[in-house]
Amino acid sequence: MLENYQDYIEAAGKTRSLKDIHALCSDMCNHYGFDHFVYGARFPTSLLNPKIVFISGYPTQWWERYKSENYMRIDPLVAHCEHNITPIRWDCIQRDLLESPNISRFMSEAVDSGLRNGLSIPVHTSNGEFAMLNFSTSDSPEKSSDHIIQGTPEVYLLTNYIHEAVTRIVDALGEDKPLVKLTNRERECLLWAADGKTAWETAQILKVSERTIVWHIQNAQSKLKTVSRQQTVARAISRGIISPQL
Amino acid sequence: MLENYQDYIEAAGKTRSLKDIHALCSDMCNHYGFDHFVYGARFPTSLLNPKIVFISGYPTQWWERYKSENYMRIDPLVAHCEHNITPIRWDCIQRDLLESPNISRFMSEAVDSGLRNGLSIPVHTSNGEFAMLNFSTSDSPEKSSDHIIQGTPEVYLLTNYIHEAVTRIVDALGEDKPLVKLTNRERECLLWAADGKTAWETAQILKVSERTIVWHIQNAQSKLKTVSRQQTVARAISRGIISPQL
DNA sequence: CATGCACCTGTAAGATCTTACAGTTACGCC
DNA sequence: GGCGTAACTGTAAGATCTTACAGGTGCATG
Repeated sequence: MLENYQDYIEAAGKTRSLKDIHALCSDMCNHYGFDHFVYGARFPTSLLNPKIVFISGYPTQWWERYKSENYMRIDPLVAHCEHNITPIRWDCIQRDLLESPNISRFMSEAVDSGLRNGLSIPVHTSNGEFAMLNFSTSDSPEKSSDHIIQGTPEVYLLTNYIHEAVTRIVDALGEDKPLVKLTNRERECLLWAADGKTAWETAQILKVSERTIVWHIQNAQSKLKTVSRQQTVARAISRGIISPQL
Repeated sequence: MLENYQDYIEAAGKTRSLKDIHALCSDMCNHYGFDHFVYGARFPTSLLNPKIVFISGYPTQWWERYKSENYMRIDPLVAHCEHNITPIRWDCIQRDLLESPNISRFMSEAVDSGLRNGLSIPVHTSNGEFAMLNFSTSDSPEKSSDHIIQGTPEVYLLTNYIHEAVTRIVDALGEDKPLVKLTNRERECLLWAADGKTAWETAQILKVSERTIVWHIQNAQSKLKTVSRQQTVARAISRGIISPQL
């Protein structure tokens, strides 16, 4: 077991496979006094079919049930993490959410599987990736809260390093498909298009012919494998290829 | 000065103005052994004219110079934070960056203004907001590094709570312009459009007439105050109104 | 100096989007 | 029952995008 949080950061930098990540999370789990963990990430390869990666250190039975029942869609922790940047301790979930029969059933099933309390940590990146890391304990909230509170800052920071490592590994794995690289002009044209300019207007702005604008956008389109300008703009934004100007 | 990180979280939740945030950051600055701070946030109201908010606790002279020279565009800390999720200690900046004459001039000017070392922390949210919080010290890297390392986890966590508070405050201030709310159908149509479907194709998918799809997207367009479908899709994505499906 | 790359330009037919016109149905709420 | 809202539908002219054709310039790199 590693000593302090810097050791974990260093270890995260050295991971080379998702298996390494699993081992690292298990280690963290022990170090910070949790029983189980599960990590999930969503990469915005496309809006409708994003790439999903899970690394589970949950009890197999519960995790299988979670997946097969699609509990992701009702899990209040997922809902929190999807729209927030702050961590959430499980015993802090809004009471009103628990009044929904679906959700309270889900939560009591989790308790039955030995997940009584825990900590969920969201990650959001500049290029639209979303990830969350959950740590759970079988201790009661009364018994575990203080302990969780104490470890939260380090666990929160480390979660971000872990996601960074996962991104690096996933990118390396998927190097069969070369990563898309747009030229300056292509990005520039897309930026204006995303701002509502027609090809003719963008041509005036950049002082070139309309045909050239069309040509650049088409190149971007074929690089991004999209079929319309709308999808091209959408994909460029959701992958962080074009983003707000400073 | 507050005692521990939870007090700061609680205090962040109680802030009601940017002035409160300034006071809170100043307090944190002392508590974690820094001299100055500056916070900046970019809200994706539009790609080309995003809303920018600064809260400066930097020496006035340096901050004025920073703004008037547009140092934001060359600041390697900004560059790091824009594309990363992990904090960065100033003495850890890549050597090769410092070989650029612009950047090394910038860094030495900062040192002359009493900013010798520091910590920069990025924030990225699910709806495309970007923020960063810098803390600086006039101590040399040798003298300050250990101290910074020790405080990083808490400062990192608190930065996210501070950004959350700023968002809340900014939203409340700008309540003159009502927030945009799309209907389910409108989001659904935009999602398919962003996935490259034409109005006719989306009509087949949703089993309604093509005219209805056009109508929904037009409504979304007028709500978002956009002038083309490309811009509508762009704005919906960059504001997080439509996002990848779980 | 050949090769690749970024950048640039023109024409034209057909598909798609944009905007204008003018409506109907269903539902919840006061 | 009146009111607001979401959802739905049709036609048509003109603007814009998409795709196909066929080309030229300048610069860096090996």
